[in-house]
Amino acid sequence: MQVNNVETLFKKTLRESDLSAKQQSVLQVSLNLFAEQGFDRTSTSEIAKAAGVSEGTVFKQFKTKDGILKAILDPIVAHVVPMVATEFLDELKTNNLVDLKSFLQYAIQDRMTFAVENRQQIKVFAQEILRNPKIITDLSGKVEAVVNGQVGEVLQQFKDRGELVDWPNMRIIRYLVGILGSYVFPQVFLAPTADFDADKASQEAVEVLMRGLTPVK
Amino acid sequence: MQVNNVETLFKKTLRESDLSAKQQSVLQVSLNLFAEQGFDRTSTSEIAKAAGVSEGTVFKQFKTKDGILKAILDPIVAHVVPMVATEFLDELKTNNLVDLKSFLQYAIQDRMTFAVENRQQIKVFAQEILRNPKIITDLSGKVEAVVNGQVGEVLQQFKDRGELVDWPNMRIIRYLVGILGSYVFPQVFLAPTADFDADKASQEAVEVLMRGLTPVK
Amino acid sequence: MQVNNVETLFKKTLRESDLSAKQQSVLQVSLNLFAEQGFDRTSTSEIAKAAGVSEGTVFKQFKTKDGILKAILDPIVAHVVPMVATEFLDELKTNNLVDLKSFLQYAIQDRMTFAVENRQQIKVFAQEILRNPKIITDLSGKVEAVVNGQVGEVLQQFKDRGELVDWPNMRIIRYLVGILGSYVFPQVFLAPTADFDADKASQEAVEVLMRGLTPVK
Amino acid sequence: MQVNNVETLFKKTLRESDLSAKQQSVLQVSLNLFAEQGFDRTSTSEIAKAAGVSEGTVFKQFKTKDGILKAILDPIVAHVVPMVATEFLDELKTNNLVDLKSFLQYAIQDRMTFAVENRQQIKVFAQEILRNPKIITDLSGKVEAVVNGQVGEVLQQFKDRGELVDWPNMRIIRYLVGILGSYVFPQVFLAPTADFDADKASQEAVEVLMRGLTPVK
DNA sequence: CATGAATGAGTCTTCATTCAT
DNA sequence: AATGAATGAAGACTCATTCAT
Repeated sequence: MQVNNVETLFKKTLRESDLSAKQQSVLQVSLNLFAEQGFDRTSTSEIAKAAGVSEGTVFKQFKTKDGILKAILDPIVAHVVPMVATEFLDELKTNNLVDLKSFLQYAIQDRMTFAVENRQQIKVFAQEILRNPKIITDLSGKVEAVVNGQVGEVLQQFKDRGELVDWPNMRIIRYLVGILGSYVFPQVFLAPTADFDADKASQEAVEVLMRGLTPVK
Repeated sequence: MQVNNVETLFKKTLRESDLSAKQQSVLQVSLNLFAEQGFDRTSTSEIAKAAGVSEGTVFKQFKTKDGILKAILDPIVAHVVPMVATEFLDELKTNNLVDLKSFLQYAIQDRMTFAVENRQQIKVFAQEILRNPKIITDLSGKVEAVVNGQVGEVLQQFKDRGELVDWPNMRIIRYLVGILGSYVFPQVFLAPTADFDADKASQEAVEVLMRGLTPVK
Repeated sequence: MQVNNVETLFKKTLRESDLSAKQQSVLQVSLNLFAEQGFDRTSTSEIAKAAGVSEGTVFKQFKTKDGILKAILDPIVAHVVPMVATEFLDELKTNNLVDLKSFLQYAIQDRMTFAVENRQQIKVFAQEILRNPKIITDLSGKVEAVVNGQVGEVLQQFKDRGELVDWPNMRIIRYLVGILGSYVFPQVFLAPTADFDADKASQEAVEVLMRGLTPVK
Repeated sequence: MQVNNVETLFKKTLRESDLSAKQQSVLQVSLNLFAEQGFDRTSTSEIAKAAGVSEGTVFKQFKTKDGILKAILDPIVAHVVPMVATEFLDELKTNNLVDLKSFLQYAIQDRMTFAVENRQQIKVFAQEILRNPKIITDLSGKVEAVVNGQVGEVLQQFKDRGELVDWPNMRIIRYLVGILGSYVFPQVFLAPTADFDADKASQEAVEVLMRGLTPVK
C-alpha cells in the first residue's frame, strides 16, 4: 500500500532541502511540539532544547518563530499536499475502480487512514487555519482544480454510467468530506479512542453515501 | 422565531449572575477578544483596557486568566447549551413536524442559522477544544443523553412510520452533523462569504439526507 | 548667583511630573548611566538595578528603551532649556551690563560655568545629536528666535552705541559660541583637567572677543 | 591642489598594509558603516555581508569587533594624521604665505574643505572620543608637538614681524580652531546644508580672526 | 586563508499576577 | 470593591565569537 504518510514525506522533503541536520531537527521537533501543545504555548527555548541545539541556531536559519512555522507549513503545502494528492489519484486509477461503490470504499478508507495517521500535522494545520484563515484561501484554488480536474474525470465516468447523481463535483465532494469528517473529526481532535474501527466506519460511511449519491430510478 | 443567539443568552446569564457590572464587562469583552485573536494572543491588560476597568479588577474576581476563560465557558456549557437545546426541542414539537422532510428542513435550517450567528462563540470553543479536548468529553455525555432522550423520541416516531432508516440515533445524528458541517464549517472558520445562501444550502442538505436516510423499499 | 544647573532644574521638572518616585528614579539613574557609558552600552537591566526597581517597572511607564531617552530629553528641551535661557536673560538685564565688555565677561563666565557644571547632560545630548541630528533641527528654531529676539535687543544696544560691529546677530553669536567652545569642549568631552581656571579662561576669551568684535575706528 | 582626503590616504595605507583584499574590504566597509550608524549599532554580520566575506574572516584577522575599530583608527592616527599634517605644512611653505592674512586665508579654507570632505571619518572619531576620551590624550601630545614645532615656526615669523599678537601658540590655535569649528561643526554633525558657502565662510572667519589676532598699535 | 554553521550569554520586551492604597 | 503601580519570570530575538571543514 502507499506510504501516504505526511511525516514520511515531510522527512523526505527535509532531506532534500539544503538544511543542516540540526536545522532539520529543529523543524521536526517543532512540528511535534506545535501539534502537542500549540504554537503559542511552545517556546523557542523549548524547541532548542528538544532539538538539541542552541537557541541561536534556531534563529540563525528561521529568523523568527513564525519563520519556523512557515518553514514547516510551506513545504507541506507546496510539496506534500500535491504528492499525497497525486499518489491518491494514481491509486484510484491503478485499483481499477469499476463501480461507484468500489471507488467510495477505496477513497473513504484511504483518507480515513490518512487522517488518523497524520493527526499531528493536521492539528498544526487546524490551529494555523483558526489563526490565519488566509492560508486555506490559497489552498482552495489547488483543491478546486483537482476536484474539477482529475477527480472530476473519475466522477464523470460514474455519472455517465448512471451510477452517480448529476450534481456539481464540489457538491458531491462536499458530502464525501462531510461524512468522512463525521467519523474522523473525533479521532483527530478529540480523544482518539482505541476502539475506533476504521473498517466498520468506512463501511457505514459508504453505505450512507451510496444511498445519498445514487440516482433515483 | 426563537432568539437562538448565544450572545443574548450569555448576556442574560451574566445579568442573572452575581457579578458586578464591571466584571460582566470583563467577560463580555474577553469573549470577543478571544474569538478575534485567540486566548493566548489576548493579554489581560488588553482585556482590562477594553472593559474599561483596572487590571486589578480583572484578577480580583477571576483569579487567573484561565479563570476568565472558565467563567465564560462554564456558564455556556452549564446553561446556554441546555437552554438552546431546550428551545430547539420545543420548537421541534411546537412546529408539528409531520414528516421526516419537514423535520430535517427545520432542523438543518435552524442549526445553520445558529452556527452562522454564533460564529464568535463557536470559534472560542473550537480553540479551547484544540487545546484541551477534555472539555468535550464533559459535554459529550450531555449530548448523548439528549440524542438518545428527547431527540431519540422524535427520531423514533419517524422510524416507526417507516420514514427513517433503523440505524442507531448516534449514527443518524452523525450524518446530520457531518452534512450540516460541510456547509457551515467554511462559513464559520474560513472566509465567511457574503453570497452564502442558507436557504439553498439547507435545501441541498435536506435533499441528500432524505436520500441517505430514507429506508429502501 | 543663579542656580543654572540643569540637574537641579531637571529634578524640579521631575517632581512636578506625575511620575512615581520609582519612575523618577529610573530617569535620574538613566541620565547618569547614559552620560557615563552611552545609551547603547547601558542595558535596561542595569538601569533597573541601579534605580532599585524591577525591569518591568522601567517598561511599564516608558514602553521602550528609547522611550526612556525621550522622557529625559523632551522635558529638557521643552522646559529646562527655556528656563535656563530665561534665567540667563534675566540676569543679563538685572546685572545692568553697561558696556560690551561687562556683557561679554558676564555671558562667557556664566555659560562656561554652566557647561562645566552640566557636563553629564551635555554629553547625553551630544550622543543623541550624533545619532539623530534631527533633534537639533527642532531646537535651532527656538535658538534663532532667542538670538534674534531678546539677545538681539541687547546686542543692538551695543551696536547703537558703536561698541559692537554691525554684523548679523547670528554671526556674532557664532563667534561667541566658537571661542567659548574652544575652552569648554576639552573640559566637557575630554579629560576634565583639575587645573582648569575658569576665571583666566573667560578673561582670555573676553580679550580676543573684544578685539574681534569692536568696530575699527 | 593637495589630495587632502582621508579616505584616499586611508586606502593608500590599506594597500601598503599586509592585509588581504578581503580584509581591506572589511576595514573600508566598517569605516562607512560606523560613520553612518555608529559603532554599537553596526553588527559584525552586517560588516561581513557588506564586505562580501564570511563572518569568520572578519574575526580571523581582527580578533574582536573592537579590533576592527582599532585597525581603522590606529593607522589613521599613526599615518594619516601625520601625512595630512605634513602635506598641510608643506603647502603652507610652498604657497609662500607672505603675511598673516594670506596664511589665515589659506589655512582656514584648506581645513574647512578638509573637514567637509572627511565628514565620515570625523564622525567616527567623534563617536569614539565620546566613548573613550583617552584616544585624544594620545593624540594631544602629537598635536602639541606640531603646534609648537613646525606651526610654531610659522607663527613666530608673523609675531616677529608684528603682524600677530604675542600670545602662546596654543592660545592662538585655540581661537583658530574655535572660529573654524563654529562654521564647520554644523556642516559635519548637523544637517549638511547644501547652501553652505565655504568661500564666504572662510572670508568671514578670516575677517574676525584678523581683528582678534592683530596687535593693537 | 576562508567559510559559515553553531554557540550561549545577553538584550529588550511582554505579561500574568500581587498588593498597598 | 476597585485601582494601578510594581513585580519578576519568561519570551523572542541579537550578536560577538568560535571552530571544524
